[in-house]
Amino acid sequence: MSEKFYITTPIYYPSRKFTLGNCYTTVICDAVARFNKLLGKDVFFMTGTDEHGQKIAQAAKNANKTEMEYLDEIIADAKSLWKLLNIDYDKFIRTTDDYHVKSVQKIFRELYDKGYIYKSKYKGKYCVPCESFWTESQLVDGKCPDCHRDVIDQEEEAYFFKLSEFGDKLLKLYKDNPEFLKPESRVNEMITNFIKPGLDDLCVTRTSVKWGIPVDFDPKHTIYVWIDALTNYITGLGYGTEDDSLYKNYWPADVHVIGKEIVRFHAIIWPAILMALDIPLPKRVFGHGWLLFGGDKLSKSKTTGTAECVDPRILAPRYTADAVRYILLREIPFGSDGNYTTELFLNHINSDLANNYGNLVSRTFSMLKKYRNSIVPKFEEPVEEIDKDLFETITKSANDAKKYIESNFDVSKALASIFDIFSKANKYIEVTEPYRLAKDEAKADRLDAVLRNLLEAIKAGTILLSAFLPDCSKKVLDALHLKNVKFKDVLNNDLLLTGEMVDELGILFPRLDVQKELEELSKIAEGK
RNA sequence: CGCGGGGUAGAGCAGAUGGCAGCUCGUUGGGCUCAUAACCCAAAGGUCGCAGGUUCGAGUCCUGCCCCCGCAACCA
Repeated sequence: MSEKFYITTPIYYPSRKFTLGNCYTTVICDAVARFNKLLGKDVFFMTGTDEHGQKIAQAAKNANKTEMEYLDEIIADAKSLWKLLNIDYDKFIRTTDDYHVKSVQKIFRELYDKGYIYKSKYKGKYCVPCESFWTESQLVDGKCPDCHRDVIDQEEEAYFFKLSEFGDKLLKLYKDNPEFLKPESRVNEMITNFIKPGLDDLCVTRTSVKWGIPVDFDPKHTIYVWIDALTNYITGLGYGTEDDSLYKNYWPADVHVIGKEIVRFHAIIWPAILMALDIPLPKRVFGHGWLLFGGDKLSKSKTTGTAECVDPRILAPRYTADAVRYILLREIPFGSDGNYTTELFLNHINSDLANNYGNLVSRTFSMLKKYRNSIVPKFEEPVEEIDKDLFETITKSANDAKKYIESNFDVSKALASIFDIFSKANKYIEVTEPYRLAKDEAKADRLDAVLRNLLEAIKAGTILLSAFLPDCSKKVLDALHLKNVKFKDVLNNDLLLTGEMVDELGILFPRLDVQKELEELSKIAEGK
């Protein structure tokens, strides 16, 4: 029985087409999921969409479509985007799925029966013409943000969840499980901002919102975001349905990966709901930073909006999915925000993917072909200092990458560790000078050893890389005739078959003319 | 005094417990030739937001101030 690993993205709100920001969270999850598969775990990776609420109804209306017509289109686009980026999810949940709807009603009922949900009055700012409630913070100059007319104080009947009862339990949760919420600075934020001042009960239904799941025993009430959306993490596994085998197998989740803006919901409301249901809590919640766009630099070369320029649907086909994944995974430091610019993206493709990794593979394969007819030389235990040094780097990098992923989901540092192998291998060539060894028959054995060691470095780094950049790593592993490799194979130097020919391998990442590409992308952004 | 994060080389960032200011990219010079003008080596480049203070010695501790960015309870 292998160890289970259940990881989730948030369910995204499809009130518009997905952006590079959505891709960021999803790609992190995909890489962490793939890395855990590499470690031999039984992984379940779920993503999906939160499809109810006022904004969806409005967006559909604006597009002159029914809600489902509108949603199906966006979700089709989302799924093709995930395919484009090689997102290998096991389950895509939509909150409009009928099993979810039924489970949510069941969960609502259970909470009501247990006394955690009660009926009361919701007070808020109400815009009569728009038939919408707004929060104070949503108001623009004290007026309705949609139609800019005056709002009035209004009450409506609503159901409330007794969130106020869970303050102490949540404090205990954070105290007993320091790993529960990462980065830990968020824990203080939760405590000082929300729990210490005292939690209020949470309004979980609305009568003014129609596009949503009705309370089955009181259908004029629509179940509002919290109980509908957050529960996806268990309903997606079949909780509350006839077949809940996935739920039994995978829950509790090993980690919910989310953006920092929804930490509160996942660290306070969601655990409270689970406690009320008497269900185990997720092991970890990881609130990552944001991908920031922009700044002056981008707008200097472009006067128009930057939306098109950062559209993954354009970038991925043009520069490969791996390149897009790379910039997302590498550039945003753990726990804080990272800046994205197109220039940065292109520069990273050149310096890291083309020059460092791609060129290493290219020059190694080229020498192997030229000097040894592409035949893999035999492996010998390293004797020389420089050889030992290379293998030490490989071992350290592999262990570091594992450590970074497992302790903090730090994909950025994990990738950096992996690239240490490639840097070291490039230096190794410089020091051992295989092209010089090739000119001296007497040094044939040494040349064999050097080439084999380089192949080992490439093999090791590429196996690790396969969790992050699945396409290019597959090309390289295929050329080496390696299949179904696991983390433990990284340090196995008997995996490559001595005497076998490796396949030809083209250029993995062509070097880009950054200026030219920036201009081209500007044209694409400005043109329709 | 609402809470929190941040201001360190041209850019993006590291710098627990105070002790000669580092990394990546870019720039400049040199080397190599297996390779995608790639690779390797070296150099230049910083009043570490501002002003005080503690100390033999402070990005690193204390005080005050300035600037940027999130959150601020039913918006996802």
